[in-house]
Amino acid sequence: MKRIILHIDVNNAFLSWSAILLLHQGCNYDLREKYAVIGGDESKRHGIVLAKSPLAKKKGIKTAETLFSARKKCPNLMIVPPNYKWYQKKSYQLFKLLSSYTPDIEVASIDECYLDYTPIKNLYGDVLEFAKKLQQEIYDKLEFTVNIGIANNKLCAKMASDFSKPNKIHTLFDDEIENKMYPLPINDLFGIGKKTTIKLRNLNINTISDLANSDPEYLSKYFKNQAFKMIEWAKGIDDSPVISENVERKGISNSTTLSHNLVYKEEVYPILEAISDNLAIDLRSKKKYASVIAVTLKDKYFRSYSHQTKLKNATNITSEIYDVSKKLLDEMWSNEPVRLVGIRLDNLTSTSPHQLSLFDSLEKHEENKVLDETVDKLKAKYGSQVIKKASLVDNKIKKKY
DNA sequence: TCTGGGGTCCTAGGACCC
DNA sequence: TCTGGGGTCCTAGGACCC
Repeated sequence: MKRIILHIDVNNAFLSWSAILLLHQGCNYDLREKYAVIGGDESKRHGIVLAKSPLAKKKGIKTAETLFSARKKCPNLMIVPPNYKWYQKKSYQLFKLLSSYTPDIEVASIDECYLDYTPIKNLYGDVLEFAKKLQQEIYDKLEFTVNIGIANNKLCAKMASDFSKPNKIHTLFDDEIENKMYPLPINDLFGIGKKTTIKLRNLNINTISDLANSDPEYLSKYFKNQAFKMIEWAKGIDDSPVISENVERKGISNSTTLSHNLVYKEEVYPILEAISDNLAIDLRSKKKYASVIAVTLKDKYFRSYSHQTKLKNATNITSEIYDVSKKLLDEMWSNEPVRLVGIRLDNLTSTSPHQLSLFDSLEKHEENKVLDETVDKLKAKYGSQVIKKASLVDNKIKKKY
């Protein structure tokens, strides 16, 4: 039996949500009707487009391009800073509303999710009618529009919700794939990014149809195992299930682009410490432990470097994470100025099998644990500024060059 | 004042073991 | 003196997504 899957995607999420907040605050215009983008702070080198209005899109402005370049395309562009707390709130409201219809919802990101309609279609009837009602209800109650894609699997639902925007509903059932999906350019296919597009075009594979009809053996010469998957995607084949339960995070990370490049590794230490603390607090709040720690740097040419190590004992203690990060940094330090510093924690587990042989280090471990618990309690009591910690540290570092 | 931040998955190569 | 090969774990880096 064929499944029926919906993909629900908020139109211009950050921009719509900021527009709503502004209206609530008494603003006399709707950001969605202006030449406007949500963008980061350029003085902190966070200056990229996070979301754009339809008019800004018409000017050729793209998500993730620099504000510098966006402004060139549209000199009167309004640039509004993001408000992540508000976005979290709107996101939560959306998923809560959807949950009133079914628990079979997979949250894919802050502004999109999949909904398995198969088990509830006898309850709510024709899926297209259901989608229309849902779209209207979201607008009435939450004040923003969504696109809905309807298909027999997640991949096609996702492709369908992307067809034309905003406030649209599209279907891409199995028997529509050849008509609706095959003619699209190869870079429209989910999973095919910039690099792969270039390689495929070089092989004269330009449309999804071209890819769907290519010879797997031939293609695997260029893309290895990835080739077989790409061809399946192009054919609109996908049997991955809608996973509703809160999937366990595989890892967590925190990174910050510095307001100016750092030249000495001693300047990087306090940033690493702040990031370690952010991450450790996050781990502890989730009652998790990490056993892989990775430090990432980005240089002035935007090249990334990383070093990682696996711990004998998983940890969520700030000082332990910091000590390891510091070692990794020392190890990879090459006297090149860095623009970004980040830490990623992987192999998360729910238990820490602490089997230390030396009593003194075990004592040290217990000491640190007590220290962290105390700090956590204080922060819970007095409110925390932890999110901004790394950038606060960054701001304190005086510009030297 | 040109280029964020948080994720997932994959691959290649080296180490190590049997 | 020639010097296997499979399996698994680990690390570094790349591609992609929102």
